[in-house]
Order: sequence, then structure tokens, then C-alpha cells
Amino acid sequence: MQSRRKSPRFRREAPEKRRADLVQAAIRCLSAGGMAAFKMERIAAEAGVSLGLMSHYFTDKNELLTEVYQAALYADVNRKIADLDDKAAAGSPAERLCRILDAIIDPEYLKPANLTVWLALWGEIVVNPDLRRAHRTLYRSYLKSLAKLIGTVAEGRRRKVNPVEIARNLQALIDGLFLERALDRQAVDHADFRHASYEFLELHLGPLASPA
Amino acid sequence: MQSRRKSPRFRREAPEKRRADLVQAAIRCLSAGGMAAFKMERIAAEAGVSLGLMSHYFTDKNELLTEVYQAALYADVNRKIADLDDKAAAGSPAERLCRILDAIIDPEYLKPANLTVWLALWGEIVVNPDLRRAHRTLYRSYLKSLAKLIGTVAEGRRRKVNPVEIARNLQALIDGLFLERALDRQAVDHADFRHASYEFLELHLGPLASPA
DNA sequence: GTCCTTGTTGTAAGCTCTTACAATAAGGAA
DNA sequence: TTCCTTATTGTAAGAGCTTACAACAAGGAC
Repeated sequence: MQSRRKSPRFRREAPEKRRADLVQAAIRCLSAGGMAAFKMERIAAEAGVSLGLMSHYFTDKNELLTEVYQAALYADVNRKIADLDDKAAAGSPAERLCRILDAIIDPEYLKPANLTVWLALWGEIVVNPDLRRAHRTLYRSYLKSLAKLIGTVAEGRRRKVNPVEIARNLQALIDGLFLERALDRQAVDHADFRHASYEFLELHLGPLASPA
Repeated sequence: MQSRRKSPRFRREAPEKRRADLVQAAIRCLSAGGMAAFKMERIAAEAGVSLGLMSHYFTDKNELLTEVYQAALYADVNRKIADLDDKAAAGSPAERLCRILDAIIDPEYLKPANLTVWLALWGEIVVNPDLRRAHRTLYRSYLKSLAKLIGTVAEGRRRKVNPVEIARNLQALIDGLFLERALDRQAVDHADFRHASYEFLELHLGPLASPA
């Protein structure tokens, strides 16, 4: 009876793919409505699956949230670290630093929708010990790499600086602008990010190539 | 029968006082557990009243949240603005700027518990149009006052600067550090706040009195 | 003391969300 | 084709939260 397989009622996916899809759907929900939109049923609908499937892939909401966190931060920050640690990368340390900075203030990354996700995650990190641990480990390692590169640049220029402090303050400045932008889209644009962050770095390291 | 009034089962409070108490209790809840702890029943318990009283004072949760926002930000920011606009205040513009800055980075204000409240509110502002409008109005007026004072200082020193940008970036830097501190208490201490913010301001305005 | 206003309590209806689980069917293997 | 694994669905129990409301009582007015 060939005619019986007109159209399957649902599509079977490889577990890894489905899991990744669900996490992405969860991120879209977070982005749209913050933690208030982080509901199992809504996420299932966003992913186009039934509610029942959620509990098949995640034992509870917290597990999903942690996965979301890792998908959002891990992927992103680890990519930056990889760039930072890429000794084979072309160009001088200063040029590499500029490239990293450009990646950090990439408009695609700093768009308000992304910040909605971050605000939700930060709000959870402060309250959720599991997430907090994960965050600290990852973030410290990121800052360390950034500080190292800054230190290398400073050394090449015979400047005495505190790379750890510069890295931390640079990231704080960018995060703060990111926040202001999310709360009031007219408050900050990409040129502001660029100007503020380069100005800050050049204060400590001297002139950097500032393209565009 | 005098003996009947042994001990009243509850105390009647003036509406304004009770309302303020409830808002303060709500802030304590936010501080303790973020939005997840922002539950009517919990807030009532924190304030030592029954759940039923909540709906007597606030038609719904959103109204309470808005009040919390105003109590947290309004009170605080408006106080700063008042200081800023206080022409009669003693001292030179530079001295007044230093006083304001010290108020902004007051350890009592930057403590992590406060940030938990702010993270929750920010997360809501991004998602809640009412709150967003309130925030923008208030925050813009705050930055405007701060920029004005910065402009006055710069003018007195014959420096050409962009006060609006400096004010915004200064606040961004502080907010960013505030955030880092909340996510990792060991990452930033009060001396870091002081050092970073004074360094930033002095870059644009020249030396400022930096006590202690 | 008595009355009256209204701040306060206690309770429950109604809704939403999470979690669990049994039934179903897609899709590969043989 | 037939069988088998398991991804997927649908549903419902159960918990928690918001909102509404009728009854109660504190405390001032007189």
C-alpha cells in the first residue's frame, strides 16, 4: 500500500540536531521576551514540536537553560579565545588586538536582541550557582587571554601597564555601552562603540590602526 | 472589658507607609532571588502581611514592579540630579564633579545585592514598554545633568570635549564594572571602581582631586 | 461606650507552567 | 515486506501563582 505514506505527521530528526534546534528556539524566545518568554510550551512551539518532546531531551528547565548559556557564551567566547590564542595568526600583536576588538564590537553581536538574551542569562547567573560557576570559569579564561595579548602589545612598545586591569575595564566599557544600547536604542550606535573602545585602548597602548 | 484588647491580631498602618513597606519588601525579594523571587506571596511574607493585602494596594504585579522601579531608580537618580543641579553647592565645578562621582561609586550602592535588583529591572525594561518609557525619560535627564557639569569643568579648563559622550561612556564603564562585580565578586573591588572612573575622567578633563 | 470607616485577613477560583507517562508512528535493518 | 527501535505526540496530574472577594477587626470620631 504505497498510498498510505502520503505525508508523515512528523519528521524524525537525529537527536543531536533536534537538541540543537531546541536550544536555538529557546534562544529566540529569550531574545523575544526575556525570561518571561522562557516557557517550555512556547519554546516547543517555536521549534515546531510538541511540548512532550521537551522533557524527552531535557530533564528539566534548568538543564535547558544551561545548554542555552553554553550555546550563547561558550560558542562565542571560545571562538574569541581561539582567535586570541592563535599564535600563527598573521600580523603584529597590535594588528591582532585590533581584529579581536573588531570582533568584540561586531554589530551583528551587539544587536539589542542579543542583549535581551544576555540580560536574561546574567539575571540567572546571579541567582543560579551552577550557571555562576560555569560563567566564572569561562569568562576568566577569556579575560586572561585578552590581557595576555594586551600585555604583548604593551611590551613591544616599552609601555608599563596593567594588562589585566585594561582588559577588564575595556570589556566593562563595552558591556556598559551594550547595556545602554539595549535599554535605549538611540543612545549608542556602532560608531560609538568603536570610538569609545579604541580611545580607551589607545590611552594605554598608544596609537592603534583604526580602520574605517 | 479592658482585658479583651490583650494584643491586636494585626496593626493598621497609614496607606502610604504600608505601600512603601511593601515596595521595600519587594526590593528585598528581588535582591535575594531576582525576578524568580518576585512572587506576591513571598513579598507579602517578607513584609509580614497577608497575601490578600497585596491586591488591596496593587491592582496587579506590573503595577508593583513599576513602583519598585521608581523607588529604586527614581529615588536614587533624582537625588543625584538634585546634587548635580545644586548650583549653590560649595566648591568648584571640578570639586562638585568629584563629589558626584564618589556618590555614583558609593560602595553601599554598588553592592552585589543591589545589582541583583538592577539586573532584574533591566531585564524587565527591555521587555516591558511601560517600564522602558519611564527609564528612558529618567535616565536621559540624568545623563544630561551629568554632561552639563562635565561641560562646565571642561570649559573652565579650556578643553574641547564632548561632554555628552564622556558622561555616557563614564556611566557605561561604571555599569560594566558593576555587572562584572555582580557576576564575580572577586573580579572588582571598590578601589577598582575609583581608579577606573577617575582615570577615565582625567583623560578628558585633566587632573581631578582624587581623595583617599 | 458606640458607631463607622477601611485596613486587613483568609480563602478559593482560575489560570499557567512543569513534569511524567503511555500510546503512536517514522524510518532503518534484515 | 516485516520487525524493531526510539523519536515524537497527546494528555493529564499536580504544583504554584495571580487575582478576586466576602468577612473581620483596629482604631479614630463622637
